[in-house]
Order: sequence, then structure tokens, then C-alpha cells
Amino acid sequence: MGRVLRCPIFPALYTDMTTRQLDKTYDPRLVEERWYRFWIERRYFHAEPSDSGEPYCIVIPPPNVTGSLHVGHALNNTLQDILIRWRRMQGRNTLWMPGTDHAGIATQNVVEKQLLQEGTSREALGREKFIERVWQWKATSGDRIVRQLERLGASCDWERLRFTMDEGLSRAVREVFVRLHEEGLIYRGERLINWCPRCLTALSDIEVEHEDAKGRLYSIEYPLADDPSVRLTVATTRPETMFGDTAVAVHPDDGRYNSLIGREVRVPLTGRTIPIVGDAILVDPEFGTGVVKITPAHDFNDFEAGERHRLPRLSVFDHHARLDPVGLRAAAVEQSAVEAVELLPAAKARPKIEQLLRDRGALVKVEDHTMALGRCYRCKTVVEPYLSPQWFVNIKPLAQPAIEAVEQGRVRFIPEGWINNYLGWMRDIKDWCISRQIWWGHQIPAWYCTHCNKELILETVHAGMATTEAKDLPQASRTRITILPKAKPIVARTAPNRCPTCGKNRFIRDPDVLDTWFSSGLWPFSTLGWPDQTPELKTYYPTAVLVTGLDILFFWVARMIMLGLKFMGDVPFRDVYIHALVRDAEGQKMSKSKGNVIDPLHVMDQYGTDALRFTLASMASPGRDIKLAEERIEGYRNFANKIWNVARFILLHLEGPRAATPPNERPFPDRWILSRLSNAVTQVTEELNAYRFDRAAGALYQFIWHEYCDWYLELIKPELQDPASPLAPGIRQTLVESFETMLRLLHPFMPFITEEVWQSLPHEEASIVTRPYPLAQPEWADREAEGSFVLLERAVKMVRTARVLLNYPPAKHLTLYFSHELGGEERRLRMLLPHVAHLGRGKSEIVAIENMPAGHILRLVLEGLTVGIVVEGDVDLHKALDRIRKQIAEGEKERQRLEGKLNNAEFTAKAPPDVIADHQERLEGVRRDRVMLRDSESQLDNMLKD
RNA sequence: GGGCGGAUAGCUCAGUUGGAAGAGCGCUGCCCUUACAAGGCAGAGGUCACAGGUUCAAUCCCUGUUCCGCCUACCA
Repeated sequence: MGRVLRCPIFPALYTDMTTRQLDKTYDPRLVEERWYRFWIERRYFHAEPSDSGEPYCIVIPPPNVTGSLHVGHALNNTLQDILIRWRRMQGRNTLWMPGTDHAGIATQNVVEKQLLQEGTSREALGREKFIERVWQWKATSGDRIVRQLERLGASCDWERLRFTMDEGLSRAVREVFVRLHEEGLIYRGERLINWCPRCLTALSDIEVEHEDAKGRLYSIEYPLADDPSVRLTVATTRPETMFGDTAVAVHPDDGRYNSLIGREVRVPLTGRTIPIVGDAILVDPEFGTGVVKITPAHDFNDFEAGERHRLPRLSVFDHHARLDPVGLRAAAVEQSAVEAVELLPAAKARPKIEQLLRDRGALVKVEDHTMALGRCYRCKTVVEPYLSPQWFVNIKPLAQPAIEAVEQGRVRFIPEGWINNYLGWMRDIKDWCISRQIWWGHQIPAWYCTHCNKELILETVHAGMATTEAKDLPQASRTRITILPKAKPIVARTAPNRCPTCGKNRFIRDPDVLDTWFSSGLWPFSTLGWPDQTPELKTYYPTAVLVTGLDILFFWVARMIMLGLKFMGDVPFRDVYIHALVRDAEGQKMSKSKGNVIDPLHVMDQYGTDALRFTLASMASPGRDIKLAEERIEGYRNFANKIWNVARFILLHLEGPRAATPPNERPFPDRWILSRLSNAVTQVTEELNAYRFDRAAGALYQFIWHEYCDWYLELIKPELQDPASPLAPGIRQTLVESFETMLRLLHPFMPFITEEVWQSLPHEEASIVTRPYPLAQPEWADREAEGSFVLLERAVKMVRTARVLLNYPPAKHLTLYFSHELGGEERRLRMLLPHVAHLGRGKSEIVAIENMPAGHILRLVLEGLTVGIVVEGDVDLHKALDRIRKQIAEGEKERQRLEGKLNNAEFTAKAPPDVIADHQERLEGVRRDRVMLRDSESQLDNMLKD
């Protein structure tokens, strides 16, 4: 004990620990940061296109710059790092491309909150100053997530770190935008879009999260304009939108109403009359009253119905989703009603409207009703369908090739089940709203000639908004402009010099920025240098695999496939590995508000990075969410400690000569462990090839703990502890060799402890990081040794069981007789007996013989193996008798089951021969054991009577 | 409303081209045996959700039911 660890490469690494002894427990805090720096200094993670080896590239799902490492990141990046480190060790030209995402709305929110605390706002600052401020924020805090990924051990090529707002990536964004616009695949138009009244921006369809909410269904009577005695009853969940109604619809085949089509009804509380139209798409005559109001400016279905019937659009909300007095008056709402509801958000306006309708006698009934509510995915505010001019991608032409690529298997999904999800979404894809009314992001490369579009550029956001804006917002925001849909944009890579129409050079740039996911959609090629044809692009595109969570399948994965195919002419990645969501131990989604968040940084502090990584890998079974419990992490912390102590053991016993022994001269334990090791190598490699991280981790755990530690180390201890042992040099060699191989096998999963331990072993290379990944050694496979082990294990377990059963103290001498009924096993058993004696614990003298001496001998039986135990002194035999009776009962059940089966004519006629032979063999064993057990039972009985 | 996935030991989860049910944690008992008590050894614990069907044989394949997740959707 007490060897000094010294790093042979960088002795300085250990200067502060030169007197450090190998403690009994592994302390990750002492080693992790040190080794990470070592790896970075040696540039092990850096890749060049000119490097040797088949390229293997993964682009990181760029975390938000605002992000802090959460357990989902930890899982995602652990899996990527396992793949990358594994492939690097296999000699591939391995690039893990890292980067962060500017995360438009999220980042803007973070900085805005800061400004609020400082008593100011982005509007007061103005656009340029604000953006400057965000960059400043990014410079100081934006790298936090990068440092946390380093902490996780992520072997990214940090020299290539990218950011979605880098100049290079921004150039790619402009290039893509311009080209798509040139092809007519990007257009600007006034549509109903999802609007977040808190973020004050448009959202794409998938940025809206749906949830069921309790609401009410209001039935309201609309009187016929020319005959108020006839009233149509309309049901709505949102009575506040009725002011914007521009028609009511009935089913054209509905005999109750179709004669009324073409006549008009009066909208209650207004001076307006609107037409009755027939619409077979919108109206289900079976539902409700069969009459539907149409509000094209505030409902997606109604918007489309409005298109079909060329109805006007009346917007009655402002951009804070409050009832807008200007809009209300434009909709001819009665003054008293306007005063009652103006500037109220929908939820507050609803009871007032309910009262107004009641007073008017227009409210027929109100029922409880559940409805789907959309919320902003960033701030959870209820989104409002809102009419405004926006930019869109005409997505169908891009979607088609992306559908085919997956159908043809050019992009594989793992697990495959998600393919249908993907295809279903892609086939039904809607145009993508890509403009956002925020400041932080890629500003749209479109300019308007202020001369030619004079009337179309307004200083207010919406005709109805001026009043509310002036009231609520500071001075600076009033300069905000709205460019009406009819304005003609000039889309270009750089700002235009002169207007092609009028020749003047006064332009205003479109104030909108692009959806964050527009730039992340280019990530696999923009990070590699596109639009330039760089060596990186040629070498590493298409990338090997994308590792991601399901939550961004549509946001990100689908768009990368579409844009990759469009601009690179090839898929961005061959495989998409989709991992699960990490939940808490109760299966709840982790969230700050629930307070059930497991902080990976805290976990790493407490248990070590390797323990966290191994836990996540172990639990990454496909198709099932991960319920992460802290006890599990603790278990793998113990596993790390186990490895640490193996290293201590080996260093302790390494003194003395080592010699390579020819395979056929190796002692049984060495032959056995090498055979098992080769098996583990094969298994781990196969599982990694199939992205079965859980099974690979399981195989490693099983091999290292339960084969290597529990059996191999115990088997060789006597030889190592015997200074005169002629076998010791060979065993030492196998010991070091097998352990080093095992460390390499484990390294992608537990990089820190494997490096730490590896460095303490004799070695020539600089680091385990660049050592080759183990290959299965066919010459190590040894069926003979594996067969012997099975016999050994049985014999040892019997001796151990016997001691426990008899309550036999370890110090008390035990004489054991073994016999084996199977021919040919006798010799093998004799060879194993010294090991049995040693592993059986305590002092044992073991003899193998065919005929046991008569007398006070207790016999135990296990699968054809019999052990006779000479009992000395007083022992409690009742437990042993109970055990034997239990065995007899179990054997009896098994015997009946097997006999029943073998007596079944159909079974013997139809089952495969090997199955039948197996059954027969088992039956023979059971019968044999039965004789011995009965014998033991009566012996014990007699002994107890004495 | 549509689609997908899950239901196996007290807990978290593996597994089986259909042929004697597995791990980790927890629990019980013994052991501080000079690598490791964050350990060792020996145990207890399961009609593999329910009901049918196919088969010589079903936890596994098929059908239906119940419960739980997730994705998706315009039913006012």
C-alpha cells in the first residue's frame, strides 16, 4: 500500500499530489479536471480532413446559449461522446462538431429580464443597443454551457466551436434565404399566424404547445336582420371573438337552415349584419346547433372559411391580445359594450360579455366544455391566432425529397418506430412561418424602397393598435414600423444600392428576424463551411449520426433533412438516434416549478462524472423514458470505486517478474478470463454498433464486476501471494494485459477513471484516449476453460452454501468429499479442487472421490454434483434439513413437469430434437439428485435423532 | 378524434427467431477474509396487466379489454 502515483507524461500533473497515496475510495474531483485539460493540451479531440481513417462526424445538437446543462443535455451528450470516443479509438477520422444556438426568443427574454431589473427595457434601449447588449451577455455568460459540456467529458473539437450567429453561419443563412426566395419557395403574405402576446411575435405551428383546458361553451342567439323573431343559435367557446364575426355558416344540406342561406343576421351588441353562408367543410350538422359563426381574423378554420366565401377580416384584438377599442369601433360594436370590454384580455372580457348578452336576452345557455388551448413553448402564455404580414417557406417541395430519403432508408431512424411519426408529419406539413417580430436573430435579408412603398410602410403595428401602444409603451417603440403585405421587398445577400424601379437609394430593411430553427436547420453543413466548398465539408458531410431527443424531431431533424437535401444534394446524416426523455424517479417531467429537477452538475460533484455517464448509458433503452433515481447513480459510483480498487489490487501485486506465457501453458484462471474478456469485447462492440448503450453498459458491468472481480481476481490471489509460485509471472502478465484491455473497452463510457487508472499502469503511449479499441481475440476463446468454470462455480457455491446452512464458522475446519456422476468430469474436478478450497472460504480440506466414507456425512446435491461434508462438533442441522426438504419438493415438481412433457406424444413428435434431448438430460439430472437428496434426508434425520 | 409506446420481483428496468423467468437498488442472515463495508457470501421475493385465440408448448405471436404515458388534431 501507499504507492505513489506519478503521471509519466506530464509529471507536473501530479506535483500537488506526489505524496498522495492510493486511497481506498476513488475521488473523482481530484482527477477529472486535470485529465480534461491534459486531453485538450494534447489536442486529442481535434480533427483535420487530412487525418487518416474513414471520416466519422457528429454535429452536436447546439444547446441554447442561455442554457445551463440539464439532465437531458447530459444524456444526449454522453451518448454522443461514447460514440465519438469509441470511433476515435477505432482509428476513424473523428470529428465532433460543437456549437451553440442563439435561441432567438429565449435569449431575448433572458436579457430583457435583466433590463427590467435595471429599470429599463429593450424599447428604451433601441434595437442596435439592445443587440449589442445581447452580444455582451453572450460574451460573458454564453460559454457556460460549453464549460459544462467539458465537465461532462465531451470530447468535442472545441477549436471548431460555432455559434449560429457567427459571420460564417449568418452568411449561410442569407444564402439559403435568397436562393429559396429566388426559387419562389419563400414568400411574404398576410396570414393568420400563432401570436404570442407576451413575446409579441409570431410563432410557427410547432412552437405552440397544446393542452386540454376547462372552458365553457356559450350558446348565443343571432336574430335574422329582417325578421328578429327568427333567431339562429350559435355555439362558441370564445364569445369575445363574436365582434369580429363576418358570417355565420350552416351546412348546405341541412334542411333546418339551408333555406336561410343568403339572408343576414345581426351580430348581438353590434350594429352589423352579416350573411348566412353554406359551408360543408366547416359545419358538422350533427354537432351543437348546426350553426357556426365565422371569425376569419381570430380562428384558423374560420380564416380558411373566410377565404372560401371572400369574407372581410375584422380584427378586434391588439397585439397584447386585448380587445382593441379601435378594432371594436370599426366592427360597429355598441359604445356601451366597447366601454365595458376595451383593453381587457380575453379571459377578463368573457364574463362582461356574458353579462351583456344576458341583459340582452341573447344568451341561451352556458355549458362546461373542455377545449384545446395553445401556449407559447417559450413562455407558456396562451397564444392568439392573429392576422399579420409574415414570411413563409413553401415547404411541400422541400418535404417530398425528405420523405423519400427516409422511405428509401437513406436516413435510418433508431428506433425505427419514429419513422411513421416523421412521415405522417411530413406528408401533412403546413407552410412554415419563419419571421419573428423580435430583435435577436438573423434579420431577414429583405429591403424596401421607401420611395416606391411610401404608403405601405406604417409607423404603427396595426391600424387598431396606435392607441394602446401609445398608452403602454415607451417612446422608442412607437417608431416601430409595419410593412404592409403589398410592399415589394428586394431580397438580396447584401443591402441594395439603388432601387431597380425608381433608382433611388433610400431603403428600409425588414425589421423581422428569422425563426431560430431556420439557422439550426443548416447546422450540419453551415458549421462545416458551406456555402464554400471546404475540405471539411467534403470530408465530413454527410455526417454519421445525429443523436437527439424526440422533442425536436420536427423542429430540427426534419428541417435539417429537407434543407440538407436541398442545398447539399445529400442527406445530412445516415442515422438518427432518438433517445428518451429523462424524467424524475416518479416519472414526472422535470421542471423547475415542480422542484423535481435533478441537476447533473450537482450529481457530478457528488458522485463523479463517470458515474453519471454510466447511469445514463445504462438506462438508455430505446422506446422508454428514463426515470432517473439517485440510488441508481450511487450504484454506478460504487462501480467506479470498484474499478479503482482493482487498480489498487493490481498495483499491489505487480512487483516481481512478468512473462508472456504461450496460450496452451496458461493456467485455468487466465484461460478462462481471457475467453470471457474476448466475449465481452464482442458483445460491447455489437451493442454499440446497434446503438444499444444500455446493453453495452450492462455487459461491461457484468464482466468487470461479476467475472473479473468476483471470480478471476479471487482465483489468482493464492498464486500472486505466493512468492515462490512458478505461475506468478505469467499470471501477472495476463492480469495487466486483461485489465488494460478492459479499461480500453470501458473508456468511452467512463473516460476519467479509465484514464486515471490506465496512467498508473505500465504503459508507453501517452493516453488511453488514442489507444485502439479492443478487438475480439479468437485465439482467446476457450470452451474448455469455460466448461471448467461452470463446474467450479457449482462446487464453490455448494461449499459456501454448506457453511451458511450449518452455521459453520469460517475458522472451523471443514472436510469435504466431492463426487461427480458424469463420466469424464472427475479429472477436471480434481484439477479444480484447490480453487474450490480457496474460494469456499474458511479452512477446508477437500477431497474428490467416488465413494464417500460411511458415517456422519452430510450430503448436498447440486446439478449432478454431490458434496459430502464431515460434520465435526455441534452444529444446527435443522436448517440443513429444511433446505434439503425444500430441494426435494422443488425437484419433485420439476420431475413431474418434465415427465409429463416427455410422455406427451405430440411433444416428442413435433418438438425439435435438441429440445427433447435437453428435457431428457434435465430429467435424468433431477432423478439422480433425487436419490442423493433422499439419502441425505434420512441421514440427517438419523443424526438429529441421536 | 387519430397515431405510437408501455404494463415482468417492494422500486427502476432488461429479456425471450415461442421450449426451465434476469440485473441493479431495496430487504433478510452471516462476515471488518491485507483491492474494495461505496465491500464479500448466502438467501427471501414474480399465475411476466386482464380475457380469449393460434401452437405439442405462449411472458413472447394474434384479437379484444383495462390502466398509464407520449405525439398529433379545426369539431364550433
